Amino acid sequence: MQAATNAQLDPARLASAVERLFSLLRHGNPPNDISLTAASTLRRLEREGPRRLTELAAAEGVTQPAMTQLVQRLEREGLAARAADPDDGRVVLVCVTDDGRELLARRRAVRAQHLAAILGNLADDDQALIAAALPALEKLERLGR
Amino acid sequence: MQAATNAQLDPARLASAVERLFSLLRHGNPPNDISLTAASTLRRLEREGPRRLTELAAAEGVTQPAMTQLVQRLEREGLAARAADPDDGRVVLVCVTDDGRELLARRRAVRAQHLAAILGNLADDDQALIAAALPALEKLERLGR
DNA sequence: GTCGCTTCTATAAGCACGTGATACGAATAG
DNA sequence: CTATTCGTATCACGTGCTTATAGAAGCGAC
Repeated sequence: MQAATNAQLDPARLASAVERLFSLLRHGNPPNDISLTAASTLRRLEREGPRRLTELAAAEGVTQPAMTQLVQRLEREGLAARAADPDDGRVVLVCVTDDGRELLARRRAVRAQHLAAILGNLADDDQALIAAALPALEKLERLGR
Repeated sequence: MQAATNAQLDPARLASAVERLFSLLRHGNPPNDISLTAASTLRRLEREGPRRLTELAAAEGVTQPAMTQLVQRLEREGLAARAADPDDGRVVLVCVTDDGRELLARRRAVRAQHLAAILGNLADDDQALIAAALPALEKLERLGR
């Protein structure tokens, strides 16, 4: 038996912690926030550049009609834009607008500030433990894709 | 300056990690899962026992009509039940049923299994780092309430 | 008691957000 | 050119939230 590495990481406990921390972040959101899928899609467009509707739908785990409607709403609110693909007359290329980028930046700032306020009440050594685990959590996230 | 404890924990980075890990968990859910608020409400009822509608609405951060409707759906699906308060004829006491508890247990098992599968691909020392940070994350979660 | 105020829940109308089924033009294979 | 597939849009519908409002039950002043 390996004592140091076999650290008894309970998946259920981690899942519960992630779930509760997420709802903590979520309730700190501005009152009229965009939906989870809308935010995730905008983030993806910001990160990966213009993408087709079906591509976005598959990546976000929703149906194609759902993505069509989401993009319509995002377009109506000026957060995303559509362009025709010069090579294929069927496809619609979706991209994030400057307003969309600003919204994402503002959301991130609000969340970070909210979380920072809570972190301020956490002991320094606990913060250090979380900071030490953060790269591992990011690896975990990447493994899941 | 303290070198060891001042570990530069970036709130924005932690927020982003929590957000992405959550969506990882979420996409591993069964296809016809209950809503976030429904799950959170059932968990609360399981944890805290019977509660009034308005109390639940406030705790979950939704309006009272939303909670009324949510409880109606939960009741229709047999996951929650309503009882009159003998001391106050206005209030409705909501509680989770055995079916509701079973659903919660099943959800937890599915999530844990899903997360465990991903964790299996993570290096042991990274798992150990996360395990070491888990109590701190749980403290953080408690600070946010 | 009963009048008025507050508290707790329910209802109604409307929008956001998802689904499956289906329609339709553009691309493509034969 | 025709048939088929691909990418997107539309339709009908259900859920889950909102605000506004109704209505019943409790409670204090008188």
